[in-house]
Amino acid sequence: MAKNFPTRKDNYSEWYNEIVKRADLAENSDVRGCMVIKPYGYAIWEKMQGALDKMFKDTGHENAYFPLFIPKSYLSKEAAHVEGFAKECAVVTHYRLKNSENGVVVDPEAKLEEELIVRPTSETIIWNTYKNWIQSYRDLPLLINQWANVVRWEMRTRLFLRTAEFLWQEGHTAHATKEEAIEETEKMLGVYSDFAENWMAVSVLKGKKTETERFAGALDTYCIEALMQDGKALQAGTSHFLGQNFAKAFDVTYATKEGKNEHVWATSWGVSTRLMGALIMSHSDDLGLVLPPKIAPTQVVIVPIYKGEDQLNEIAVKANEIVDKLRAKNISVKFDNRNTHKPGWKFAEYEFKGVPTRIAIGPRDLQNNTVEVARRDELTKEVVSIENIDTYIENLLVQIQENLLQKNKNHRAQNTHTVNTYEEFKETLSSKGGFILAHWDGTSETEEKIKKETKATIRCILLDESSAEEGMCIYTGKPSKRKVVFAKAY
RNA sequence: CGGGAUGUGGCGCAGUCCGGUUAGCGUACCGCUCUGGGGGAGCGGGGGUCGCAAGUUCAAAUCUUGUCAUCCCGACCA
Repeated sequence: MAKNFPTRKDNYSEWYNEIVKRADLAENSDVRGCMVIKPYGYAIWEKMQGALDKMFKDTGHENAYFPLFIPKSYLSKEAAHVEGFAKECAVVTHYRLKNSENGVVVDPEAKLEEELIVRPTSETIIWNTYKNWIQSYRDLPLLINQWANVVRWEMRTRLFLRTAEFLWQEGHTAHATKEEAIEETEKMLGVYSDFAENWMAVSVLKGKKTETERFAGALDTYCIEALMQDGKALQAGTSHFLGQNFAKAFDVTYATKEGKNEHVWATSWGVSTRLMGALIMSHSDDLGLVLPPKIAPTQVVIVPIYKGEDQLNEIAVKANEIVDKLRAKNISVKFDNRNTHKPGWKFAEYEFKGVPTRIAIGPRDLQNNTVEVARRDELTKEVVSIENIDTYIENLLVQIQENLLQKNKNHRAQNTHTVNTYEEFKETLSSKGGFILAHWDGTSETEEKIKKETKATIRCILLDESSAEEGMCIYTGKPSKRKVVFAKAY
């Protein structure tokens, strides 16, 4: 057991906070609700960005960058949109400071004619721009993504899961037809789902949001939902079919082949640094972070065990040979030859940080031409010959990646329950948690009542047709065409 | 915005009720020696406007008043 480290069972949220801090991922800043992402945490985010960015480009998207500030009047052009975000906007009212007896103060002379909103999302500024970019069907589809920070003035924040400022990507596309826009929305949901499974080793549900959970301004919001180890759901990504709402609000039209003017169809989709939270809570254990190899900044760490400088030098020769062999196979490896920390300290440290594999080399290994290989996911150790260490590690990393995904799938399967009555629903929710499949009559009123009484929300209506079957709503007894997924959520 | 709590070396805390030596402990930090296959040990060392302001007093971390900040629980949320 790790020193002074809370367990998941004893205090799940404290366990999460401690992992974030002690694995050096992020810390709270002096700015309320805002975090500092530390180098190790940022390196993981960069791995995610790299994989996602490639997937976006492979599906025909290009990156661009739009302003941080949005004129206040833009936000109010789409009614549902402004209503959704109005309560959590940071507003810039002045553009200058001046000195006074009490230090620097806002210069009242420097008031902005029109206030600027710090973007909570960029639909409005982007659609205002697209208006000028789109004239003809020849300009469509327009497939743009931007990597940016956004600000949503949250009351209660938690590192990575909910912060006032966060990093994300937002894709914004314009299409000639409704069908094409819906196809894009679904395609990008697929990209997110693939990324979650194949890179993060997190198995997700794909579904649609109910009307109440829908993005402000969207006709349909699609989502991927992951299940955390405490049985709570986490929305890990969203993809919206925006219909013609923004095209109409910003008057974005195109000339068809026939010469008619029509409004374009829109989508937007995003994932954020919240993925870091999903990653942490999916795989980590009571010894700290556990990272899937494909997302780990360092996949292998080599720790020397030695007495005196001579022995370290001898070990370093072997270690550097291994480093070269692994790098040749594109495996990221770090040889930690610092003399300022003991081997045992290093073992614990890299375990905290979730490095997937560790190689230890000591005097015994030098004699036998072996190394000790430890894997983080299963906490097992094995002595292996140094000869084919590169292929051994290469295979091991693949195994670890697969093992983590399999464990995550098992966890989700074991914590997904089907219920037929409201009593059963409440009982399952309080005793087991997890995803709960149940019939629902399709009304916001029922959804709201269940939420008030149990704190569980409808996470999504599954795209997968297996949940489509006639039944009765667990709350009202009214007819239902399909089961939906309920859970308590982050 | 409602309810509860807390501000004391970098971090975590004790001391406050009942005012009185040089403000203490753990950890982290610096140095030296021994160590080194799972968070090592000994010795030595540095670091504090006790959140801020005013007041009571011979004397305030401790009492009074004000003020600021943060955290937790509710309503809202990627």
